[in-house]
Amino acid sequence: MDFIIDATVKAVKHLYQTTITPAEVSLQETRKEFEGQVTIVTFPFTKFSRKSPEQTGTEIGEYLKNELTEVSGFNVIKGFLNISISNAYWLEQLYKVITAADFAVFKPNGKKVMVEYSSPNTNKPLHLGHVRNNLLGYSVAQILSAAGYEVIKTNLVNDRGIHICKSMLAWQKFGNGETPESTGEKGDHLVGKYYVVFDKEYKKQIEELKAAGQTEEEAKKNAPLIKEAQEMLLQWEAGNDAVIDLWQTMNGWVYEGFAKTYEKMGVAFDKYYYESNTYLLGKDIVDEGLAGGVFFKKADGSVWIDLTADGLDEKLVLRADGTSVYITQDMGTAQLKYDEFKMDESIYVVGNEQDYHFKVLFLILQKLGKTWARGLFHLSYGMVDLPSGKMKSREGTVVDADDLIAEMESTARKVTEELGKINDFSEEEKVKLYHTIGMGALKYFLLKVDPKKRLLFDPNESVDFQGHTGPFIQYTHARIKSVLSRATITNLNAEPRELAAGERDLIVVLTQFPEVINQAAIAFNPGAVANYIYEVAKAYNKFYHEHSILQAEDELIKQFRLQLSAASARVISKGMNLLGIEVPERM
RNA sequence: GCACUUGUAGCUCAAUUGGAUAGAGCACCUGACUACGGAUCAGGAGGUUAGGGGUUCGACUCCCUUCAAGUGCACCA
Repeated sequence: MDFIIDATVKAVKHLYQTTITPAEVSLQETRKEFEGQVTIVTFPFTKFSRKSPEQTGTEIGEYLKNELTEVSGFNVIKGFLNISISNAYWLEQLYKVITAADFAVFKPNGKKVMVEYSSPNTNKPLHLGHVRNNLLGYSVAQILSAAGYEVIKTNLVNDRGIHICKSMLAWQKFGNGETPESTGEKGDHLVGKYYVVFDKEYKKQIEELKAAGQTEEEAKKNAPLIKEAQEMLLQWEAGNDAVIDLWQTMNGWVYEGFAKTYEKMGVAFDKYYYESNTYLLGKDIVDEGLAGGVFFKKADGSVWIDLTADGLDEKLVLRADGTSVYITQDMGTAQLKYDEFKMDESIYVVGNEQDYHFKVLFLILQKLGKTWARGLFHLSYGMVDLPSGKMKSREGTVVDADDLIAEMESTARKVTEELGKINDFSEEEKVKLYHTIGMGALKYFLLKVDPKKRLLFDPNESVDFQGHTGPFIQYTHARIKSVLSRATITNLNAEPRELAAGERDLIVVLTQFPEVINQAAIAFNPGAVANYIYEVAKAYNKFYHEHSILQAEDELIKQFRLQLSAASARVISKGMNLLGIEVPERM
């Protein structure tokens, strides 16, 4: 629609002798209740025209109608100039743009972006919160890739630390040699079980010590289990063979389990980082900061940065004993990633409880003069809440990722069997379809919401399959495919004389796809894509009900509608792909 | 206490980044071609955009303030 904007700039110059920039022309979609497809807001021009908004709009409308063959008419309501674009223009859009092989395919923009997501701890299985993280990260990577970026998907695995030692210790003491093979339990779940066992036994000891007269605080410090776990961590750091062996075995179990869950979720990574390899990094950056005067040393030898001038606090970056803290490690990892990939941008998909941490991290790196720090971005997303409040692993109120996926599949099976449309499918095909539909429902449900908002998930109320949902969109796609399978497209440029409103509106929606991808990429927001595809599906279903395709009035119209249908199916399929959702041919 | 985020229909979410009478879905009510797939479509009802002030032609959107919810404020990660 740039040509409308350019012409409007000319109109203002011609009519009111004022030069404005294209950015000053506010163009929007015309609201459904009015005639036209695009609307120019003319209030701002009344300054130069010195006329009423209505008069200004009429004058510009007249100018556009005379100058542009594409403009077939206009109407003015208050400061809104609604412009009708000719059918010929929309048909041209359909045949020259939308059906072209390169529609919504962006040329490589020469920029490299890293998306870090998932980043699990290896002491427990993935839950609903991780699911949101994984789906967001994967979708954002897909969208950036579609927008022309070269994307590197990374996973920084938190595979070390006291929490890992807790699972290890509990297994050692209470595990009786259980393995995934011996129990048939998924490795991550088995290890998670012992993390819970640790917590239970630890609490028992605390109670005993309290009964013996210690305060809560003392008891927490003195309980034999926690001391053993701390000792185990020291041994791990010292490279004790037995501890390292156990650590590798148990982490191996967890990785096997994670791999299955990742596969079911349909996410993948180009590069894994492990904290066991990166936790010592960052010390040279501390030296660098000290030399440059960005950091300072306190009397006890600890190293700090003063961020009070930026409205933040003083922040410790190295302990007095010379060991790293969390942020030291993150500084080092950021440097490592940049050295390895030289990316222009780097997105961290991490929950909003770490907002402050990332604010500080990015600020420190900027103060250190790292030019690449400007490209760092924390994609912060809201917590997933249950109706009962926050998920708490200790209280058993977490929604487990594997359970959730299984439930979605079984709901999909139930709904599909009731409708009985795919009774000729083999069992294998059915299982695949149930997975596609179940995940479609779940992914769409989680991704349509603005990432920064918290999300409410009610496990008792199964995710809907009707209305504004993934399956609705998948159904629309399957239905189009069904129609297409009953006819052949023979005429690639069938131009009907008339264009019904429903047909034109569908074309208008389809033309917006590239811009939607662009906006979603800028905002790192899959929700924009999700809501858009829903608009496409709705517009298609409306068109479908209003017009017969296979029994069209004549062959020319039939060919046109087939083309329009095929184009809609492609946009739906590509758009859903950006969300990591598959669309079936039949369902 | 301080900082950040959020607050829109009974519920779950939108609103082209300052534009028109704030839109969808679910739930509720009323209808639809003996079918190209009814997991659909058309319609009805449902709102003081948490409250109050301000900025301007115009505010869900920006500023101030009050309230509510969440998160953070470790020499944990």
